[in-house]
Amino acid sequence: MSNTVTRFAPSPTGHLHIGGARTALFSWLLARRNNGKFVLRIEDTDQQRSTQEYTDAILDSMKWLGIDWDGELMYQSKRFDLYNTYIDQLLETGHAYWCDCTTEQVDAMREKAMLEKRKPKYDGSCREKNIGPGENRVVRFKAPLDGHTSFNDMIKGPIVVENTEMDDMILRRSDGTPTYNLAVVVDDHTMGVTEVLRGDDHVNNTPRQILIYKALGWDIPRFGHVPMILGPDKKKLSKRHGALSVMEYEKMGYLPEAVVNYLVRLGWSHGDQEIFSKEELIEFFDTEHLGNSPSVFDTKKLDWVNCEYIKAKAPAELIPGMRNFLPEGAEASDEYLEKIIPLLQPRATNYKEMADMTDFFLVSADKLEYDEKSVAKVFTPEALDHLKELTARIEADSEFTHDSLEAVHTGYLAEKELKFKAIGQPVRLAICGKVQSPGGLYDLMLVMGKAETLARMKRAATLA
RNA sequence: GUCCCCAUCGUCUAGCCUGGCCCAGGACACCUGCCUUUCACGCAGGCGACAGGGGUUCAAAUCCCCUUGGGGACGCCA
Repeated sequence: MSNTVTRFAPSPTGHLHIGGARTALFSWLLARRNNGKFVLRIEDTDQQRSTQEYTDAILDSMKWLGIDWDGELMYQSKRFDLYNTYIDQLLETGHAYWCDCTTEQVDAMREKAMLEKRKPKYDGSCREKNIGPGENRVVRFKAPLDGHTSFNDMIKGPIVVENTEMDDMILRRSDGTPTYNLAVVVDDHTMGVTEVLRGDDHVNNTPRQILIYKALGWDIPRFGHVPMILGPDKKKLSKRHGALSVMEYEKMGYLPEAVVNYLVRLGWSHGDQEIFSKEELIEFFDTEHLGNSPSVFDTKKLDWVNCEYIKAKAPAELIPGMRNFLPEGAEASDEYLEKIIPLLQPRATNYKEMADMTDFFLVSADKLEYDEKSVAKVFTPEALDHLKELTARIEADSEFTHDSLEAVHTGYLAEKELKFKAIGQPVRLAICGKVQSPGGLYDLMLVMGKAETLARMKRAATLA
């Protein structure tokens, strides 16, 4: 076990979205790759917006993706005492001060700054007031007024920010609760986090947090900021672009491995390789090959990756996933599904499609629905004659194998001097109820079995 | 507005750090053909990019500068 410790720190104010899932994946991979620890922390200091339901949903999504974490799940809401200890320490060492400015006053300062074409900041008017605690007062960090703060981003390289760009951020709200920046620093330090991998939207927070680390006299971890995921219009991915949460992809019938593969490959590369097993991901992952520009989420490619996984799986492995999408009360034994699935694998994009393509297999001959238009068009008198004759010959075929069925059909065709076209559609329609279905004719028959095949063909003959 | 970040095919990307092997490679998508009993799979091929402009250099996708474009952040949210 190395000393690498990474973390993922979602705030339970919504479902786990694909952007968050990807950063979680990167952090997890970095830890696993280095034989280190990956810890999970729930950032619920905003007690108004955080809910246990979302925490549970996030955890479910993590588990679905196969991202496991080490040690106890941590809740920031249970550590307020700890945060307050350090805020007090900052107060005592002169790195923080009490402030009684009202929200209105601060807003006015910001507006004024904007008008003067400066960055909107708190102007530090309470810095030297030396007021103590009191009703409606907050604790602010006393940021340095000169110099600069820099760090070497694992993804973006060196980043330097002038200290004058940062204002005196609030550490403790007037209701006594700690704010994000303070809590994050205390947590990452006390949890022994060595590399912080997080979303790009936190780059601006990093110098502020570094300032807190320094004020507390703590070692500073390495930081890496993962670029955003964009929608097709190159805007930050949002609900109007469609599915956002990991859960939705589960509901659409994607395989978790495929989602993981696609997400990791979005923004990270290992030469030309596209498909990675979990083991390969862990073996190859590195921060050097994380891209530093935002990437557009491409559903088409996700679909392709998902197809690759479906094709690569043993049929039996797909049964449980597919069952979730089978209609209520559908009767299908594992044995039957295992025979059907190979026909679906080269054709289906996801579990849902697999289930949809299976419909005609799961009803008995007398309940099979026939597509009316196709019946009218395909079941001509000649076609029905062929069907009846074929039915008799199949019935007489004691072998009922792919080869024997082929012999039956081609033999009949040769006798009558017909092309396959003459029987292709009629037979398919007879046994599937539609002219388009997955699988070759003989494969279809073999999957259904002789009795069912004959029953369907006989019923079809009575239709027109 | 201010600050930070980013910029290779439509999209994901390799290459960039350690210039020449790159008139730029792979994948998705798209198009064409082959295979074929539907639909697919598969196979073969095609289309298609170094944002623009200056430098540095014998040589630049690779290094430097500017412009343009895009994104993010500026909260008693995280």
